[in-house]
Amino acid sequence: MASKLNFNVQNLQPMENALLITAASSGNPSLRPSAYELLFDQIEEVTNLRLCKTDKAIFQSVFHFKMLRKRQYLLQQGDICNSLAFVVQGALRMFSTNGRGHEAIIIFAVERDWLADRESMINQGASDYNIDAIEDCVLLTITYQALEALRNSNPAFAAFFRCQIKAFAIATQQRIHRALNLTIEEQYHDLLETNPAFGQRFSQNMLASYLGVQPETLSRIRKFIPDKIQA
Amino acid sequence: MASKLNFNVQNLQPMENALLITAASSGNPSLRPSAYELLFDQIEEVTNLRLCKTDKAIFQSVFHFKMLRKRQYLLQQGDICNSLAFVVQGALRMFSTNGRGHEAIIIFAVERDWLADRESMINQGASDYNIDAIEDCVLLTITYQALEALRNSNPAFAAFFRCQIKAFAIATQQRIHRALNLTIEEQYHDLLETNPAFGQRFSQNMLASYLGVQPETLSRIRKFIPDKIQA
DNA sequence: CTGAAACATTGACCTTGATCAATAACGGAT
DNA sequence: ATCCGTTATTGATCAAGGTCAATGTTTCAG
Repeated sequence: MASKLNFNVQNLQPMENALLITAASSGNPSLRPSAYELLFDQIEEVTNLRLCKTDKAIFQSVFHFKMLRKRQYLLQQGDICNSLAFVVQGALRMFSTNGRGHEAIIIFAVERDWLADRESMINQGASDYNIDAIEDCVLLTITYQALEALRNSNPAFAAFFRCQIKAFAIATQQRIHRALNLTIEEQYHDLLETNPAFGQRFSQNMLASYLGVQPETLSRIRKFIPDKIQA
Repeated sequence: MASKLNFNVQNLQPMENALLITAASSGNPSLRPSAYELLFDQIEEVTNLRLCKTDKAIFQSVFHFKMLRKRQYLLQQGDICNSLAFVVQGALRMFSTNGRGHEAIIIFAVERDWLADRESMINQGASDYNIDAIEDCVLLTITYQALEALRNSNPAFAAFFRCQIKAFAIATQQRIHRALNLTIEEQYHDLLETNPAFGQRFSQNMLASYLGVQPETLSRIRKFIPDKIQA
């Protein structure tokens, strides 16, 4: 959701169909090339460098192609998060639960976003969060060890990953800012304005959980609002 | 406040006295050596490397010694944040205001913490935040340009700054987690348990602003709570 | 020492969102 | 088509926190 780059969803429609059939298999080999291309595109776009064949081969060897079914977990509370995921297709959520059974979505991730519990990954400690697939997903994942190795050996990737964590830090700080300063109503509008697709793509329950309110409350907010954005 | 390293406050008491006398001057030269020593200590501790004389000289040339009086601004909303500050002595807050005059503290910074609006710094855009001194402060500041140059030329500093932004990202994510999942009461306890000194050091108004509630509400919460921590 | 400003507490009342419950509406799976 | 689980809406009631106001308390500059 932090992605500021355009992504042509049309290109991936055939992929999505294939996905529905083979999601649980080890992956349709025909999907792999376009998945990696999406990754290369983003790296080249962000770093303004051209990746040579050798670089691409290295990336292909360290990024693991992975498919996830809707509702499948990528990370469960208590696990140590040992890989970072690049979303090629689909949507995921990272959420936490308090002792009282309440779930709160920390972040959504869609195409071209990166997702991990960096806290668990960096500290190599048990995660407080869960990550699961909201839709069937195609991911490219890299382990923390491989990431660090790649960072040390490949300047382009080092620069890329630095941008990455900067973007994460900024997005996270903005989330705090909104949560502390805006009303739920303002946050709801902000979310839909920043991510117009979210209104169609995610259920009101999901959006409510992201905003930190009950679904009933969001429903009431929607009722009394000039329907500029709503479909 | 994210610092997990022990810091011997006693070492700085004479410094603080000096500070009160010379805060507005260009700085008492006698304070400078110990200020830089604190920075070197932290870098060596985090990176597990010994800094050579040359390295230290470089750091001394790029880190600017700066004193701030209580209530003095380091950054105002609308400014572009172009430097990162290391807190040698004192305490600061970064806060935002919504349109309705409400102030919310995003983060406190005390001795050995680093502070900046990284969003504004990285994007070179107007900041949504204010930073000011809660107490008289001694800081070492570095410009973004110098920081990037130092990162590229000095591997120790590159590693150090990577740890730095990781710590920031983790702290920020934890703040979201707490805000979404804990009651105000739980957040209050968590804050004081994690930072026992904050209860004495910051006013209830400040703590309320950090927790996102009115001072009256915090006062009431304190009343009905087993006074384990309170002084 | 003293007065002003900031800080803290307490009470009364109001607004917001949570909770509990009922009812549609929808979407996949058989 | 139909059944079942999920999702969305609406109402009634409740609790948490905000707002406004009054009153102490602390701090600190003069």
